[in-house]
Amino acid sequence: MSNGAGADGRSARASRKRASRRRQILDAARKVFAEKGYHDAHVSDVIAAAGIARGTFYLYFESKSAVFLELLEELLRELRESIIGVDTHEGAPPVEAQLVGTVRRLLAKVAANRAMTTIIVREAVGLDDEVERRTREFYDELHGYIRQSLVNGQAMGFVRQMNVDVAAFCVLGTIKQLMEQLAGRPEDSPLDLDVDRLTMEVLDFNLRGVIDQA
Amino acid sequence: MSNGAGADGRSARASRKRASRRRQILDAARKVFAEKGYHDAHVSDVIAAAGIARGTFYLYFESKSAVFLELLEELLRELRESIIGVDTHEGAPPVEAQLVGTVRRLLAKVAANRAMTTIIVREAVGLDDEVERRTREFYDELHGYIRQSLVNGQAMGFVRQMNVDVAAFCVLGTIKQLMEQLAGRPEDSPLDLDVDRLTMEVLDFNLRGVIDQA
Amino acid sequence: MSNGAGADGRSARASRKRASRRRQILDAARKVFAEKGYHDAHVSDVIAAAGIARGTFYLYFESKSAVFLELLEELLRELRESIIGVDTHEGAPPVEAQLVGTVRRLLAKVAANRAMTTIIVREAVGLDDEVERRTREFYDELHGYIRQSLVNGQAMGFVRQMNVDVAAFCVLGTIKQLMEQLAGRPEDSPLDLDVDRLTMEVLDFNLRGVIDQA
Amino acid sequence: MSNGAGADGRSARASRKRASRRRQILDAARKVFAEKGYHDAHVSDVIAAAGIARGTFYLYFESKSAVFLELLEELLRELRESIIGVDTHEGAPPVEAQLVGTVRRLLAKVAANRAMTTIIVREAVGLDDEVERRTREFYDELHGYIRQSLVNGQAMGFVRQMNVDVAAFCVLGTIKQLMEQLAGRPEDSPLDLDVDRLTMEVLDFNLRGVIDQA
DNA sequence: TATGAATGAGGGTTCATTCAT
DNA sequence: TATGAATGAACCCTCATTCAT
Repeated sequence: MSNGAGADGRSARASRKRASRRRQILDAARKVFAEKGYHDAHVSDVIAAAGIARGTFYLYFESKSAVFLELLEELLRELRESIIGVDTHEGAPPVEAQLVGTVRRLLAKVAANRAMTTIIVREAVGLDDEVERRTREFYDELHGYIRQSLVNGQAMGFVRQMNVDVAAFCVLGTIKQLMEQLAGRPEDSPLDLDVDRLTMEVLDFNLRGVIDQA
Repeated sequence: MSNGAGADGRSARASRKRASRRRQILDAARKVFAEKGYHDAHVSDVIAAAGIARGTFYLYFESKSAVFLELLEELLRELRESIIGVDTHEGAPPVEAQLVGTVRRLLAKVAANRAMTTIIVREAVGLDDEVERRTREFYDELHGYIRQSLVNGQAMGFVRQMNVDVAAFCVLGTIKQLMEQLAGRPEDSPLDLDVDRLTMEVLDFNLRGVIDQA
Repeated sequence: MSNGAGADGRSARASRKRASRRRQILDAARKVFAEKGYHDAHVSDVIAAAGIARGTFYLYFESKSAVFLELLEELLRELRESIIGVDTHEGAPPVEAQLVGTVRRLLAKVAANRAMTTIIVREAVGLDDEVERRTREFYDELHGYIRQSLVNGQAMGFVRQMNVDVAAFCVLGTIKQLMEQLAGRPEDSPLDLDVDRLTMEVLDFNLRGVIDQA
Repeated sequence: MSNGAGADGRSARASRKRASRRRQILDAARKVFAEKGYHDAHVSDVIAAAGIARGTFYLYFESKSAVFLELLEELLRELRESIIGVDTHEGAPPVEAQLVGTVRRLLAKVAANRAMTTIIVREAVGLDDEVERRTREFYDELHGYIRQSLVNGQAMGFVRQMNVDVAAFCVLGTIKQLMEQLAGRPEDSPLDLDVDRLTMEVLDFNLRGVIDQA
């Protein structure tokens, strides 16, 4: 019993400890990556920030790019959660309100995760191949989501005739650009708006160029 | 005189040779940078691609980042040339036609310079400080140009009331995104349009969200 | 407590190991520098002599010139310790005996540190700026010490009238020359004397040209 | 005739031209070596100073160290000419006057060739092996000359009993040190004497420690 | 003879990763 | 698990020398 229970207790405790150690490293790494960018962030910086020894780092992560990949996936998971497909069933909230919600959630997440966003928005290439793949994947999804929304809109008569691929890229572009502005240091940007205001503006911009103008 | 002419001839020839060597290295470097990205592109790769010796490289360029900077400036110069402010004098071509011209020229330049564009669009951060500065400068100019066009449009009654800063970033975002699509390898993109078609679509997208809708 | 003691013990041991590694590298470097001179001594030679990896060297020293600077300072510290100002208080040992002591200590240190002495005596220029500065400083001090001794001697009536600056340089010259002879490989020098004998001879040479000859 | 005379004339003229080209390079090299020291003086500096092309340099000298060697030999030749053995025949000038002459000539040559002297006095080691050998040779000769003078002096009853090897090194040391002071930039030295004055002082210093004091 | 573009061996240094304790 | 000393491949750049013109 002491054996079994002890082992379980120990392993549960150990597992909790292990998880918190990982977090500690991930948080330190995020700070460092945000401040220096991927290439100028060295493992030395991360372990210094985390207050751990060099070897400990490799006990929890396979490599420098592995930590980065994990941070990236965390961010992408958060961003994905923000994106909710438009519900066109009867009784669902108005389409525009749903879009407002998605854009607002997305921009809010970005504003709350400036550090990492900076990197994926502006340094997504030239890193690890895997990192690049995942980032591309996310944007592809986002493009797909937008495109499908447009197609649905067309079916419902809201959206005018157009090349939906191009239009979807345009929408994607506006969102990425605002993500970049939000992620960058506020003092460097002429933009001085809260997320709500920004959401309205970008939606307005996109919709009035997209909906069928009677 | 024959002396002078001979000297001139020789130095002119030498100067031509020197210039063509520079070009050879620049072209090789562009290929390498495009293929591997800035950080994974090594001087060794460039000299291998150019078929020259290591020392020769440094005879023409001060450093790896110096070649890159030169390629960047070449590209930015080309792109800047595409951008022509709207002429609102009487007798000038219609505003929309002028915008079409600028966008078409810009996208055409991008299509003709895929390799480098990829890098400035997606890898603009974390490189050399100088490189980053120049790139940022260019986008700032572009944003300024767009913003001013919107303000002018408002004065002329074409453009609706809006936050012009946000709108300018949105327009910038659409252009950057299409630049990225054009720069990337065609087989990776769902986009299958020529520059003319693309120009019409992006302008349509942007204008109908920007002009005052009576 | 056992924890604290253990930690102390471990860090004390680690600290000792670290110190001994530094010594190992310093000793290897000294050998290499002595054999090849500063410019022909490469980091590769040092690590080969020390039996360590390339990176290990940079774990302990910032650069090639940093190791050299440390070796230089070690030597200069030793040499400085040899130099003790003459005590002219009543009851102090005879002046000549005190001078004998200083010269003997100095030459003994040189004889014990041939390798590095060779370098500072004969290669003091054209190395690192800092190295040059330190060496010059030391000789300036030595010159100042000698000069002051002469001035004191004049005040006490031992030393004849003369240009003390020139005389101090002459004394300095004799000492440097004998340092060079001692430092060089014995088989290359016609000098076959022990330090004691040399001390007597050089003092004799200098004094009889310096003291007031009634 | 035109052939023979022309060839002679041409070769004489060519030979003169060649010699003057060599001089031009040697003079430029001397300046550069003096200013930067051997290791920091690059062939690029020399050709820039001489106003010639890179290849031309190698048309006249085998290598960088070859120019240096030639400059060194020029200097040593000049210095050697200053050294005239003491004539002890009846009717010869007084011994002391002859020594005065040699020391004065030597120091005057040094003062006139500061640039190169600096290098051979302070950078004689760690250069080319050949350079080191020649320098050592010169000093050996000088030591031999001094030693022999002392032996002669002993035979004539002027010089006291002593270890002539050590004494000769001491004398050599005083001369080298004053050479160094003279060669260095005047503003860096506390010495403010002309060559004549310096000659008297150093001779005084050396003689009164060397001659038999009754 | 004169040129200067081209060469390439070799230098010092960095940093992600491993491993003995 | 935690440590941090050790590793070594790989990078950028220099510069004496060669060689085609």
